[in-house]
Amino acid sequence: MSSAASSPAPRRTGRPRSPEADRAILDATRAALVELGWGKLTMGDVAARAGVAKTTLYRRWAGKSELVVDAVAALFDEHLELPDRGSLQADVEDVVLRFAALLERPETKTALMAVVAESTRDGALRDRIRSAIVDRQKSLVLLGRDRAQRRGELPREDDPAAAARTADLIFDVIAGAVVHRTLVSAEPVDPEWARGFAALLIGGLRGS
Amino acid sequence: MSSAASSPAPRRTGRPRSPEADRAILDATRAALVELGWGKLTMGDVAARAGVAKTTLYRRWAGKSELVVDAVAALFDEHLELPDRGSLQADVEDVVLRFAALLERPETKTALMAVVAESTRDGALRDRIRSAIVDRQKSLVLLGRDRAQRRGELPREDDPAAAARTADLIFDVIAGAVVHRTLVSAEPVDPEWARGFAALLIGGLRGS
Amino acid sequence: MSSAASSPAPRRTGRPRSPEADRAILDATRAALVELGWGKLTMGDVAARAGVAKTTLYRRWAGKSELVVDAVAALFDEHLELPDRGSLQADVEDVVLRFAALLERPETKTALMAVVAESTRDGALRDRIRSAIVDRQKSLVLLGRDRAQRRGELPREDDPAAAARTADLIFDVIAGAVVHRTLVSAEPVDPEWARGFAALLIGGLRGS
Amino acid sequence: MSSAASSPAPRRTGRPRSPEADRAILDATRAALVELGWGKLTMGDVAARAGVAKTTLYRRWAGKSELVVDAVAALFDEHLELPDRGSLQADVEDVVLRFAALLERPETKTALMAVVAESTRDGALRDRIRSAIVDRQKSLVLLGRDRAQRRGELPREDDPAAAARTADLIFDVIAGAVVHRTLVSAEPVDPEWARGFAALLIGGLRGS
DNA sequence: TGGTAACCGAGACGGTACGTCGAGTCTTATC
DNA sequence: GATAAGACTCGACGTACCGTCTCGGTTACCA
Repeated sequence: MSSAASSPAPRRTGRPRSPEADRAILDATRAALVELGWGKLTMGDVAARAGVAKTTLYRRWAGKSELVVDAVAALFDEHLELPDRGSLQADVEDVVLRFAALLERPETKTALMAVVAESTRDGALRDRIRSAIVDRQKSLVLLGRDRAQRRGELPREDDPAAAARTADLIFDVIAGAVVHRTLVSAEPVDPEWARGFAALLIGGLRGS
Repeated sequence: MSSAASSPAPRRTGRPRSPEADRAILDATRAALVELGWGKLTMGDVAARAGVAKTTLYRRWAGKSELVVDAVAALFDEHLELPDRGSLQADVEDVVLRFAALLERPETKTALMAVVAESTRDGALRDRIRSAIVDRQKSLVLLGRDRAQRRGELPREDDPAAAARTADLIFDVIAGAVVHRTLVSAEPVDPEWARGFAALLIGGLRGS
Repeated sequence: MSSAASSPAPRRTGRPRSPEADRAILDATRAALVELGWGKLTMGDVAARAGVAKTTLYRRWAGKSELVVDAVAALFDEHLELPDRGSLQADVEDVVLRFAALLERPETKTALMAVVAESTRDGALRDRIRSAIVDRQKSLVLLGRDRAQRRGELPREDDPAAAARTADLIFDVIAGAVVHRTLVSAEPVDPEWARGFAALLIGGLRGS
Repeated sequence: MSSAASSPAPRRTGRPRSPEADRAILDATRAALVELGWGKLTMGDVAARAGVAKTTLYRRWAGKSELVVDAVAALFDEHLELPDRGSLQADVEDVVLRFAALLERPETKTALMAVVAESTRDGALRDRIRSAIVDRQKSLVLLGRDRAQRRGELPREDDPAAAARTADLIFDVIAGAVVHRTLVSAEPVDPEWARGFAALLIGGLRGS
């Protein structure tokens, strides 16, 4: 998501910004993440890889965190969708495997926790992460819940506040479990694990 | 956890390392984490706060990550215990609130994700985190499971491999959900949320 | 002599180096030499005095020795000239007193021997000293000899190789005696000493 | 010359200092000078080469300069003598070549100018250099003068003050010229150069 | 013969400076 | 006004030595 996306005052005078530069910078950022990881990625190196001056880079992004969030967000844009697998169990397994596939990429593995860590001291960054990444994931969970309700696998919740609370809980459980398994326990999220996790979650949703 | 823990050959020649320095450094590290956060914490600043030369610090820890892991681990040592609350539901709520209380401290909030992010590129660091922090948390989860089995709230699993798999799953779910709620969603883990989460989890364990 | 002197390809792209920084650094170096002497002069201190970042300093000079040679050379540039005093004896006395006046300055006294000592292990540094300092002094000696030959006080030497050998010898004798008197014996080079030395030298030149 | 040479209160109690350590340290110092030069010689390295603790080294010498002066002085002790060559010209040539041979050794070449440079800011060091090195050289010059006077090659000077002034001048000229030729001009002092220099000097002494 | 005082090795200690690197800004000339 | 190039300030890095200190242990003299 380019930071200049919905600029309210679309500048008219002077040389326009090169859209190729935007693409080249984000590509270079992802490449640098793969090769170097978050810790050794530097703005100067990204600029050099993109064949762009540092000025050009700083004109678009305020710093490393913002740049990396946008670079990673593009991956989530591309890869997150949730085809209807026909059952809640299958849908949950699917979303878990999709989350995990993204988290196990070297670009995201090294970057996500780092920007989240930065965001504990930076509210603007937290908002950017939320709108660029987290909300996109969450919408998949909501979609899955709606489908399950339509199929009759889950009851409808009338109180919208309670419904939101439950959705938040489910999302934290799904996303949290996948992240923890992948990055902290450093174990693979394979179909077997996904099956066990989905069974646990759905059992809990039905039983409660 | 001192980096030189249980060295098999406790050197006896030369001036011994000052244990006061160890303590002062870890205290200073926690103080710096609170004031500055992970990103702005510097080795030089920690050394200055501890009234210690930088070399003294580097003689014991290879870098910021290792130092911070040990500094944070001390908190987990102190605060992680699990009194018997009489029921599985109460025990789960308790462990969730205890994890959350630790994660909501400013020292840990800013530090944990950062070192986990670093550890994605550094196996030794990952091992250190696991043995200093993660395993300590996990033992609480195992303790709770054993109690529940003794109470008859949970069935005993005969196959040890399956038992271990289930324990890992439960641990990733609990720890992951708390971490995600606290650091990504940035919402408080209050008794109400803990109740809802525990109900979901226990329902899943019974139903599956 | 600026380190970038007469660069054959004067780069034209990018921000040009600040000539004010050059001046400020050399001034600061001389001031630091006076206050601290060679031994306690540090690159960081010079940079701070000059109001310049350390990197700016290292971009221009490879180290303390190179910097100090250039800083001292500027003094030799300014102060070395040799007006015609009318006789060989007067010219020799004059050049001796001029050398001595430079060597007795606190900047040069502490610096010259130190860089010469360094140069025993560093050919590039030796060349830099030679071209920036020694050759400038030598030209004065050559000038005095030519004048004396024109006046008829000294015979002309036809063999150019022999002439060069003699000039080298005379230069080593003059410069060496002044340096040794000033820095090793630590005695002042006053007009009386200069008179005695000039008489000895000229007697030797005539007699041989 | 050990720094503890003529201690007025020769301590009687306690373990005496190891004389082997003294020797090993001075040998190690000279070896380090040859290999590393003054600039890269470190106290720790000398101690390690000598197989001695740093404490042992600092118990005997206050610092690098003092240590190196003593280490180099030992060479001057060993090698400076002046056999009677039968004529003033031959004696001067001989002393010049002897000085030069010492100065061209790698130990002294790198060390002498450096300690002289240090001594410009340190009177105690200057005195140590003078008594350990310079006076030893000077005595050779005085010896040569006395012989020449006994042979009738030079007139006797009745005024002792004037005699001292002349001796000082000659010494600065001889030592200075050799040092300058060797270390600044970086040209060899060979027999031919010595002959030319001696002729110049003696001519001056006779003519004046 | 047993103290004791100064020695010795090893190596940790508080410091200071090093030379490098990266961040983010600024200044050129060019497009 | 955007751009490439590169110099700029600033601050932290991790290392190397400095000279001091604190250990356990040794070695000569003196009581």
